[in-house]
Amino acid sequence: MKRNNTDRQISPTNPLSALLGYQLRRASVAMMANLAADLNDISLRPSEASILLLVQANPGITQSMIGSILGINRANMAPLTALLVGRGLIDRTPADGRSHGLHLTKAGTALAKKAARCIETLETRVLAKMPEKVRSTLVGQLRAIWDETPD
Amino acid sequence: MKRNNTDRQISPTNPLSALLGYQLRRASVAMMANLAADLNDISLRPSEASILLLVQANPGITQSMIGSILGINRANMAPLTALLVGRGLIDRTPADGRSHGLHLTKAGTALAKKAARCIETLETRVLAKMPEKVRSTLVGQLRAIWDETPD
DNA sequence: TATTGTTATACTCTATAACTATA
DNA sequence: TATAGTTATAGAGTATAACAATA
Repeated sequence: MKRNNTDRQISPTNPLSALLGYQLRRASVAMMANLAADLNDISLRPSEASILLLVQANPGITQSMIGSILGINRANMAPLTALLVGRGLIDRTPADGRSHGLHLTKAGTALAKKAARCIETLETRVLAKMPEKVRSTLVGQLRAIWDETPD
Repeated sequence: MKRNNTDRQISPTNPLSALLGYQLRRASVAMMANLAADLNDISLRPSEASILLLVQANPGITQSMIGSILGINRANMAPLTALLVGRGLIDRTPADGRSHGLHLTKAGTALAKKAARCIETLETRVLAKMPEKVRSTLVGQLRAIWDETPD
């Protein structure tokens, strides 16, 4: 098909930019990239930091329970947990013979505190970009998108 | 360390649930999973559908430009574009010897229309979960998180 | 029978480096 | 020198299936 050069785009338009799904994804990716970079300084990935914070808030919790809360499946929790145990950040105490209760070690507690500080700093920085009124309702609106039973 | 069973969690708490970054990620993942399932019926993945819509809105746009708009790098655009060309959804017309202008074929136009309908249906369904006032401002607030220069 | 944890495996997405052809 | 496109490759993240041990 013959084309002239009148359709060469100088300033392209993005038809996706008005879409909630698109903006959610871009915002999420951007924030995760920032978080990953910050957590990298303490040798943690976002998923590892999440697990530490969850164990800290729920001493004795099992791998499966963590997975079901965070949306990480059982098979993928195994190597993640093993790594954190291997680094001396969490330990396992037998619970019922087939499962273990997880607890933070002293080193794990210290690192969880640093991770929490990373996360809070980022949260504050991003939330500062929006007006107070939005700040207080945004998190709840996002939760409504994926979870009908808020906790 | 000796443990009793008083720390066995019956109803675990999630310390991440108040975090913007966490809720953004969960909402984004959930919405993308829904979109992927819907688009699967017309044999498109979200990235492929995005490219079709971008080419439709910007006839003659190049791969590199699409990549820079969508945040997909050059190397990964190559096989994506090749696949869509191979399926007869877009065609390339020489632009300047090293780049090609992309255009939707007739089949591509038809499929882009179906994809747009998938996306709009999902958007409507999700937006229905929130009050009118939030609906009108949410997208702009999300854009502010990752992009300082809205278009 | 169902659940917990594990291993193996595969698929997608993403990132970098190196190369060519052209500007 | 810089840019557009390509190829190869490596690293995450995620998904399923199958198995052992235990409930």
